[in-house]
Amino acid sequence: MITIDLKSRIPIYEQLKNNIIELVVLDVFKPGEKLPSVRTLAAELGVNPNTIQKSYQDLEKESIVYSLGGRGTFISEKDVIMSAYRKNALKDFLQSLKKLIKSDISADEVKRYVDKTYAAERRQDGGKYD
Amino acid sequence: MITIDLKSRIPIYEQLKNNIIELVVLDVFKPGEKLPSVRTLAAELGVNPNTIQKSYQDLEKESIVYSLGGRGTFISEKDVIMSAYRKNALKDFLQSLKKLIKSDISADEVKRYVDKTYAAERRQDGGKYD
Amino acid sequence: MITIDLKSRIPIYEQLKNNIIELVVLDVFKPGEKLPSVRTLAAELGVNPNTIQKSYQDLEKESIVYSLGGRGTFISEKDVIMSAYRKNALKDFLQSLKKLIKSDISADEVKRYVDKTYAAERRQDGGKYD
Amino acid sequence: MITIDLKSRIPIYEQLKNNIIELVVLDVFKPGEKLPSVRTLAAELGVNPNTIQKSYQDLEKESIVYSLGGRGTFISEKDVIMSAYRKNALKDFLQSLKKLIKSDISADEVKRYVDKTYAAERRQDGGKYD
DNA sequence: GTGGTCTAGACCACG
DNA sequence: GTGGTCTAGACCACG
Repeated sequence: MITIDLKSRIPIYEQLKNNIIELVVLDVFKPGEKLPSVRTLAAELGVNPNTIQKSYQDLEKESIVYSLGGRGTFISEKDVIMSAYRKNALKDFLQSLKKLIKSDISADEVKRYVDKTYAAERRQDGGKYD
Repeated sequence: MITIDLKSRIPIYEQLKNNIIELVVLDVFKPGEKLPSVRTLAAELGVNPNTIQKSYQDLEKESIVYSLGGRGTFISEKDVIMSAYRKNALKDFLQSLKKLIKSDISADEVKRYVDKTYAAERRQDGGKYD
Repeated sequence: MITIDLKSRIPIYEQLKNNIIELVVLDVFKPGEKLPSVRTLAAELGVNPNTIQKSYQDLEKESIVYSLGGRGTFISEKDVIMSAYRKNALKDFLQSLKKLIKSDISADEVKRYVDKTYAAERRQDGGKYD
Repeated sequence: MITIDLKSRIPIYEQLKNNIIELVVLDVFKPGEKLPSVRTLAAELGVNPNTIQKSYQDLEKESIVYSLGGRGTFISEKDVIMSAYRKNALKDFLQSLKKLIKSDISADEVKRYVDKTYAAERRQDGGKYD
């Protein structure tokens, strides 16, 4: 379910964070659900437990998860997560859009890219439920 | 003209690179124009000449500028720069768009954001020629 | 394994780059293999770590190696390296051949040089497996 | 007749040297012929007289030209120049050929490149005498 | 321990 | 004066 790319330039702990957030957004992880323990996940992914720990701590600081001493780490309410996720995606989206505009691309061309991407993502989603 | 933020987590040499590329895209730096010398810019920005050197050499490897030892560093042809810039912006744009789509935003809402951003950028451009 | 000539007019970091590429071409370094760490190699060769760093970063930009911060620097897939290497060797070959042709050497004589060099290189290879 | 590329990474004084040697090899400059004076050539090419001076001095050291105090600089005997030129081209040729062989290219393929280059150079030569 | 960034400062070739 | 290379040495994030 959770996978990481050891060869990526993105730090493992950050891949892990993004991965977990994405799984909540896609309704794979449900609010209140218990995450695998630090040790379990570390063994499963073959990474240092400290790395998992750092991810969980970061996620807790961002209110994506909450930990109950001794009982584990759990997914928070979805609306909190969704709004954080969307806010972040939107920030990146607008920033890259502004750069794109500076390169003299037309609004129509940008919208064509939007349509094409929606079509492609829809196709992929369909595949998932075959 | 060129400014850097010493407190940013983005390395100085990368800020510098982005800064210079943007100034070319915005036609502030013209092809063939000489950039400030490594030492001059280092003194101006209060950073080490090696840091400027690294920026210039990186930009040269990316064909954004060309350096002539003993003569200076100069802006390359604009089409090379523009296509590299747009390719990069487009990659970021599509990546953030995909994340946005996962958060169940509608294509129409995305397009409204596109229109709003175009309007805002146009306003800014208009300001430049007042 | 890796050696440099401090007296050469070829910069140390470039000697190092050529050295590493050659060792991959000759199958001494295998894809995925970890290179010596920046500090280790610096100590071994008696040069500054920054010089090794520059080599490794250059090689990474050319997709010869990939560096994972905190983990090390590793050899990339061989096909990428081979094609870059051959493309470069071929460019030099054709350039020197054109100069040779200007000196009125005959195609037959050039081909004799080719045969002689192949024979000599084969002998050297044979020697390796004695 | 003599041209230089200010944008090239090759130092101007070296371009100049290669240029003059090539013109002798191609029989454009004849042995005993007087080269343009340092000042004249500097004015013509728009470069610093020191740069021309350095080229001429280097060429004299390599016995490509000889200078008669106060009267000018003259082309040496052609056989000296030819053998130096060919020796140099041959060294580069063999070196790049060895690299090419390491990339597992076949002797036949190398010879095909030789034939193709001869054909192309002959075509160019033909054009010159139209 | 590993690579990545940066400062301070030296010396070089080229023009 | 200009870019290019290099040493010495510091501090950082990541694992």
